[in-house]
Amino acid sequence: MTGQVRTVDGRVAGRRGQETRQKLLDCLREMLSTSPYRDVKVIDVARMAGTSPATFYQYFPDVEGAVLEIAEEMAEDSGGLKELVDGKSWAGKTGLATSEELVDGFLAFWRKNDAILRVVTLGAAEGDKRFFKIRMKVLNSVASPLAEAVRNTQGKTDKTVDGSAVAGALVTLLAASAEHSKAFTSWGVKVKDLKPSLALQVYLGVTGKKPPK
Amino acid sequence: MTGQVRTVDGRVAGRRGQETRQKLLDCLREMLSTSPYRDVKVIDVARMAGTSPATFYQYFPDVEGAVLEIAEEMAEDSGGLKELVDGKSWAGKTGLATSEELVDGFLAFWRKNDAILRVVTLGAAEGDKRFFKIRMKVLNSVASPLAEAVRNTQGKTDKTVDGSAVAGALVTLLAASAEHSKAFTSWGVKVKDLKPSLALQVYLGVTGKKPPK
DNA sequence: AACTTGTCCTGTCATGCCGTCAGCTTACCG
DNA sequence: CGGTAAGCTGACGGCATGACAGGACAAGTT
Repeated sequence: MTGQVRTVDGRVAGRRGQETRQKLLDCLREMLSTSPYRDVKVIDVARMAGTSPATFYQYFPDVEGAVLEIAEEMAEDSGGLKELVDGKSWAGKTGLATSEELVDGFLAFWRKNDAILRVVTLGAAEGDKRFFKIRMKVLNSVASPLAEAVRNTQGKTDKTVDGSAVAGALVTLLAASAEHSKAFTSWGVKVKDLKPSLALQVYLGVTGKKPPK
Repeated sequence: MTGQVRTVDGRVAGRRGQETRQKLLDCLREMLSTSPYRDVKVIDVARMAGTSPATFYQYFPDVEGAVLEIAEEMAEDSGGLKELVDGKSWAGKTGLATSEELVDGFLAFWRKNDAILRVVTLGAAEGDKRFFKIRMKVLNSVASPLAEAVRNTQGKTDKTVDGSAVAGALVTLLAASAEHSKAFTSWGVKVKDLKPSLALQVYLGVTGKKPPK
């Protein structure tokens, strides 16, 4: 699927080269989670990787290029989120459990990748198509099966409900909540209480009914 | 209320100085809406304002400092959002209208200030307390009265509903939807359809009931 | 072992932005 | 008209960027 890893000037990277490249990516990831995106400099990444800036530019056109690489890796990884929805039941108490697991899994994924997702979100908001596409891939891994679930659950009874719109809103809410969980804390809502609250929203959105007690 | 405007080295700015300062802020605002935050350089802002970089550093410690200034200005302006909720009725059809006006007003505010809000959102997500505070001020201008509305409407019938949590989730959803309206487009949801969908969510959240037909 | 080939890394350099300072110009006031 | 403070900029050291050529290295060939 993916072609050979290549340097900026067209050479094919060998074993050692790929190691260096990977080390640079790892260090960049680390930098992103410790300092503001705006302040991440090539020279710092190179220093941390024990190499020189020139080496960095052999493998990536610039910081943004390397970030895209990390982001694409993460987007691949997000495919696993599908399993949180696919083939799950939304009936009764099982449905509520499905909803809770979805919220849990999604928040965990976001927390695990929060640094890179922050940059992806910014890039998407700024109108960069490459970042936008990556963000959509992550969101769609949940939104697509969720829209399907909405259609299956409510589509027959209420034709006015747009599955895509509902699923989109829910996923948007989940992403924003994950990114800004601190805001909820400042509203006096503990992270522990946030999860069931979101799970309830998801259940309501998908089924259109109040959950069973 | 606000003390005199001062330069970085402590002088008080006079009429002419304030004009220059304002011009720099305006140009920075313009830059933010046309190029990625990461690429906004002091020298470009200065050039656009027809002045020199040294002048910029007379009025602001760095780009971030100037951005904070713009953001604070916008946060002041956000106080007007309160009127979208304060003293409004949530009963029956009037409630649905209130909800629609709220969504409309909020999205309009976000769209109007999208460039600066993008940066504020990033800063807040990165853990910068100053940006976080500004973001909370904007969100709270709607979230606070909305939480109050939830308590008034549902608090008596259902003690388990946490007004702050519901209002927080709704405002978070609105903010994220405004920031990423393009995502909805890509899900096949037109901006026109997005608004009523969000309005419905808000109505449901506040009243806990399905809207009247 | 000497040679060849292609990968990998870095020293170096021109360029450009950052952030500071001394010093010049302008405006205001008595 | 002289004093004072505001306002602005040229110039500079420092650092990041991005390109290149060339040296180090590994692996295979003769």
